[in-house]
Amino acid sequence: MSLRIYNVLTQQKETFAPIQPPQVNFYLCGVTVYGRSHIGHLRCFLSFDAILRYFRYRDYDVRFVRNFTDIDDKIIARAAEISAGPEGAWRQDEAYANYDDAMWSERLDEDALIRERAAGQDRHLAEVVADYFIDVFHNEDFQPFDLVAPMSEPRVSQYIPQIIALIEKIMANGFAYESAGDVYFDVPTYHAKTQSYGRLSGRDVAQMLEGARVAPSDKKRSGPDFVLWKQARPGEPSWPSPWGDGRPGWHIECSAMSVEELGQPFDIHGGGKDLIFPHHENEIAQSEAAAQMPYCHTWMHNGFITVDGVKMSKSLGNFITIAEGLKMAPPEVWRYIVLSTHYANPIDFSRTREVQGAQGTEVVRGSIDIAFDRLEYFYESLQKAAQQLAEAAVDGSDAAGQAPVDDARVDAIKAQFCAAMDDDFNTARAVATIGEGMKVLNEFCDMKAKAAAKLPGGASARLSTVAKIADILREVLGVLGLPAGDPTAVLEGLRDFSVAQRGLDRAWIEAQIDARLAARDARDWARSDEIRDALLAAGVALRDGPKGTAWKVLRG
RNA sequence: GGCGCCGUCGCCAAGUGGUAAGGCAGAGGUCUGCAAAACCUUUAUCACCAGUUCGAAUCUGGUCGGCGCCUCCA
Repeated sequence: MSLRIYNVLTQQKETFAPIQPPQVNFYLCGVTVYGRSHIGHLRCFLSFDAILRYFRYRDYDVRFVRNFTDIDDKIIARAAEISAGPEGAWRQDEAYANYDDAMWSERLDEDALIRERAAGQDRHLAEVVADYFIDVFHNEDFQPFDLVAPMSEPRVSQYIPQIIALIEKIMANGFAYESAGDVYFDVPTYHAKTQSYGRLSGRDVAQMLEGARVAPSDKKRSGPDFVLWKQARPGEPSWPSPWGDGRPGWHIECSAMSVEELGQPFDIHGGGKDLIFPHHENEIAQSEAAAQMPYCHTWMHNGFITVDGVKMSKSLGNFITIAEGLKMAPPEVWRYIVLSTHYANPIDFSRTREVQGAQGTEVVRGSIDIAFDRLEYFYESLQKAAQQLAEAAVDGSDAAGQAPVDDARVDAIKAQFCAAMDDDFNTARAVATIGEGMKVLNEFCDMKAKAAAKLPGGASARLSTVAKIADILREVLGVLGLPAGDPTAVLEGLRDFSVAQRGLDRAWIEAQIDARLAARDARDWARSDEIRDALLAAGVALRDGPKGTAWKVLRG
């Protein structure tokens, strides 16, 4: 089976062929560090995380680079706002129209922390802002998610010499011009020579030129031209260059960092759909104009998270930060939600849509509850298998050496998982495959002794089959980045989360269960049911098993 | 206005030419002192219209509805 990937550049699925197998050079656009990340960023990184893990699983040598954009207008703007302080006029800005008290409080606390950190440092406040949010990215927002670590995480501020060299090269090739301290990429000239501008985003340069109106005061020669180097304005961070003090334009940094880290051309470039134009289109133009060779073979773009069908954005105030998201659900639940949809499709959280028959319930919660249930199902199944295997080893009827039952469904698990992932990383199908596998696992776990005795190989073949299925399932879960270790630990984690969320007390729950067990021993069914109903009312469901009583917190 | 995407069972979501994966919810059953666990069975012709084809949810044209990018954006 070969791996097929939808390439945005060619608008079709292509069989993936690395430039230098088994190496896969992969560049993912990271974040601009001017604020907290939201679940849209999370979606992007979790989607690509599963993709990277699958490459590794297929024995590719993945060289993964994810950058930080730490020089940018928004960072500078944020620094200016922090300097102006809480009383500044910036608070009347339209962008903050949707801020409520909680958001303001959080925002101003953050500003205070940054101001504190900046004190005594002889650096531009914008640099401190960037540093601060890089720390938050690593140590808070994404720390709980167990993302595959990049080989490197280049920052624009550390690549100024390479950026300047790249711009010089583009100018030397005649595709950029200086204009009053700025340097612009010359789109019409470039396109006239290469016919390649607009290939990624499906844009037509002639039309762009027609529609463009270049104001006389504009430093640009034509509308589609974009800035490679911006002249410094007073009070902004800047670096010396052949064109005077200034800073890089928005797109050039990714061109410089990706090629510096991965070489040109490299295999795959990823990012959000909103980056296709102009960011990625311009990256291609710059890099190819400089090196006169292809920039990147395959372009992959993830879909958005939308709320009520509309893209989350700061200006609409409809975004959910990762910090908020983690109050709603633990990391593996978010990962499950992300994996349940193909990476290129949108994930919609509508607040108004009907959910499970209950009008007005938020789908955010509905999605979380379903993901919770499925994860519990997965890990309860694995836990059951692990317990059976552990007990068998203890009582000496170990199945070691016994061949697992030859069941086509068992072999199908991994094959179907790989087929799904091979088909443009279809994690939704891959997750469905895992669900099917869990079904087969449960079937063998719950098999009656009489039925097990009839298996080819006898009763001990049942256990060896359980072991085999569980191994396969843990393996494929790990490929998606879902927990592959001790299932009990996962379940405890999920339960602790729910207990805390419901404001319950573990000790009380356990005491109730003990009391009920005593009643059951006395065959006092009425008392037993009374306790069970009381727990149920509190949101705790019980499940009696041969080894005692298990409990779980109900969702919703 | 330009470019592009989407519309699949009550809800979520796969499926890009061969006759609709999976999950949730619903119904029935096995098991169980009871139990919302587990397992089994069961529930759609794919927004609409017209074409291409032996055959289309899948291709073409059109209609309606939703969205994205074109300014910063994962």
